[in-house]
Parts: sequence; C-alpha cells; structure tokens
Amino acid sequence: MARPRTFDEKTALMAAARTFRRHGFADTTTEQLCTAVGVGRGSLYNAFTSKDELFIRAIEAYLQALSEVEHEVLGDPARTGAERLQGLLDLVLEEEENAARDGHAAGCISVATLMSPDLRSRDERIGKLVEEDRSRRHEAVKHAARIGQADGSVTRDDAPDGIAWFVSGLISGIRVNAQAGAPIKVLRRTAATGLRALRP
Amino acid sequence: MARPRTFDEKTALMAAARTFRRHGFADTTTEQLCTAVGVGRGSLYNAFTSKDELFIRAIEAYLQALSEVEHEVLGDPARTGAERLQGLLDLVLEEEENAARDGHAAGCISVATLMSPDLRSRDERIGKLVEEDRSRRHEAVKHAARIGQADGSVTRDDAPDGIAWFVSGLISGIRVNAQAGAPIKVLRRTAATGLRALRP
DNA sequence: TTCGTTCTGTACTTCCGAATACAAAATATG
DNA sequence: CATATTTTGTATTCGGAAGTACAGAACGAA
Repeated sequence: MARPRTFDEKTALMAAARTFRRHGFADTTTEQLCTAVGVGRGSLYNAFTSKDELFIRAIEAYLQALSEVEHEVLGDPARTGAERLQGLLDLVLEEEENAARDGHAAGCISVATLMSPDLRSRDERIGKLVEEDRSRRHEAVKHAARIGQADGSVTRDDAPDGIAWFVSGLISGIRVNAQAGAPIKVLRRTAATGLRALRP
Repeated sequence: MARPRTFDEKTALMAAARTFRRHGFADTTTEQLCTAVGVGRGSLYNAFTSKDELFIRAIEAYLQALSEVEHEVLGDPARTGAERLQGLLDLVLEEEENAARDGHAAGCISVATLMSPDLRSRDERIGKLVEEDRSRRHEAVKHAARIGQADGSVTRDDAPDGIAWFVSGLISGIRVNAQAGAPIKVLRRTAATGLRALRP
C-alpha cells in the first residue's frame, strides 16, 4: 500500500546504540548516525522523530537485548549460585574481548549515562530506563546470590543485596579498566579476584 | 602596573573542574563556567584562551591535587600495605560522602574522560593527562601491594600488578555505584568486600 | 495504469553556544 | 595627575549541528 522501508528498524536501533555507546550522546552527530544506520537524514527523521527519541529507543533496545542474555545465565537452574555469577562476568569479558578485537573497548551505556547527569535530566525516560535496567539486574544478581548461599557456593559474609552491589561495581570497574587499556587477560584476573571475595 | 585580576587562578580552575566533573565537557556551557568561577566571559577567555584549554588546565589541577593526597596515604611508612590500600579506599568514600551531602555523586573526571573517546581525540593532551594520572596511581598502588605482600598483610594469590588493576577497578565501580544512587553505607560494604579479596 | 500512501534524499532554515571585538574600568608608576 | 597596561563586561559575529520542507521515488490496491 506504500513504499517499504529499506532498512530494518531493530537493526537500525542496534547500529545507533553502537554509535552512541562509543561516542556518547553529545558527541554523536546525526550525520554519524545516518552513516552508521546506512540511511539518509530524511529516513532517519521519518522513522525516529529526533535525536533524543532515537537515543531513547536505541538504549531501550540495547538494554533489553543485553538483559535477555543475562537473564538466561542468572536464572539457569543447572548452575550453582557461584556459577551464575561467574557466567555473568564471562558475558562481560566476552563482550570486551570482541570489542577489543575491533580495536576499541565495548563502552557501556549504563556507565556512560549514569555518569552524565545532564543526559538524564534531558528526558526523564532516559534516567528511568537506565535505572530500571540497573534495578532489574540488581534483583537478578541478588537472587543468584541467595541461591548461592543456599547451595553453599557463595559466602554468607555479605547479605545478598550487598553482593549484588559488589558484582555491579565489579562489572563497572572492569568496563572502565577496559577503556583504560587493560588487556583482556588483566580483566579476567580482576574478575577472578573479585569473585574470590564471594567464596564461602 | 596594570589592572589586577579579581579572582585567583587556582581557585578558578578548581571551580571549573567541579563543573566539568558534574556535567561533562560537552554538556557544560561557557556560561555555566562563568557563573561557577564567578567571572565574566571576557575575563574567562582572557585568562584561559578557550573552553578546551580551560578544560585541560582544570583537570590537570584537579588530578594533581588528588594525586598529592593519595600519594601521602599510599606512601605512608607508618602503615602496612593493606592499611595503605584501605586508606586509599577511605579517601574515595570520604569524597563520595561529602558529595552525597550536597545531593550529588562526586563524579570522576578519570572515569568520565576514559568513557568518552571523542573527548580524548579532541586534544591529545587530554588523553595523555588522564593516562599519566592513571599510570601514576597504578604504580603507587602496585608499590603498596608489594609492601603488603612483604609485611604479610596482603595476599600473594595475585601479582602486585594484578592487585593494582583490581583496586583501580574497585574504585571505579564504587564511583559508578555512587552515581547509580547507592547509599554511602553500601559503598563502604562494597569496598570492604573488595579488600577482603586481597587478604592473605 | 493510475492513484494514494509512505519512504528517501537534498537543500534549506534555525538555533544555540563558542569565540571575538571593543570600549570602559582599574591599577602601578613616573 | 597622566599614562601605559591589563582586566572586565557587553554586544556581536560565526560556525556547526539539529531539524524541516519538499520534490521525487517506490510500492500496493483498485
């Protein structure tokens, strides 16, 4: 009934997310987004209203995709609690390894967005999205920690909530270290050291 | 012999640094800088050439001030290695506590700058400054770790270099968690858990 | 084939913020 | 007190990036 799109929306959002992740919101021009998505200005604005709107939809898509993969690992009944936490760290390490192969660090919308108050105040949905993502992951890790304490694979020196915060921090730390140029091998050891603190 | 400045340069730089830390480079306008420093546009440009130049000098001043305080703790011969590392973490926690009292997280130029590749590519001095700061801290922590391994207060499960990366990551993680809204109490526990991994 | 509808690309407008120009002000020195 | 010199504040310019307008293109349906 009308002219069809020459691009897939989901693919476009993921491409946009990649660009935003690497350059940050303010330092990404709409032109960069056009080339990244492989589409003209007109199409971009036709499909996604504005840069702000595109950003919101892009991080939404990205965070959801990420969350699904993580959920699979953290909720895997075949693993002990400790193995689930280890699995989560492995996902992060794998992502950084892939990114490193392309010559850059993975970047992380959560960290970058959290670190920019102005970005959050730009549109309340942004802060909300990131906060929901964080909170969902927090609960998932907390649950895995409880499982681990029950099956004896995780220390009881900390409450599950404390463990969840620690794991989040550990992941953020690894991401920042990756940006600082730490080689994969070092990132792996950092993860191992961190997890060691959670052994019973 | 000429009209004197109405402001102190060092104070101005620290005020600018504070502003940049909270909003990030791209999201800080020169007007914000003027009000933060308490000076007109003309004066600002007269004293510091451009926004870029001001940014560079501001982070330079800030990182140096920070580094001096940290050096005192990490090099304190009265402390064991573990106590020095604990002291470093205490500095970070203290900074976050003060910031929290003002209703915001401390922010961290290192993390923010590392997380923004475009910012670094803007002027090579920026990346260099942050990298030098990181590297200096890295060496200082590594040294403290060695001391700790020698005096028996720090584990030998990891090499000093690995410990240094871990501690940097731990600090970054704490800063990110602070931005995410974690209360001081949680940050403290995260630090404690991390340091537990370094016990012999 | 023709029409209605949506997509695409380009040229244009608009706006915001960095940077500059310049006149007035403030001091030290002779 | 006069002059040289630097600072200060304001008005203005300038550039770049976001967003818009619009004409043409690509389909499906009648």
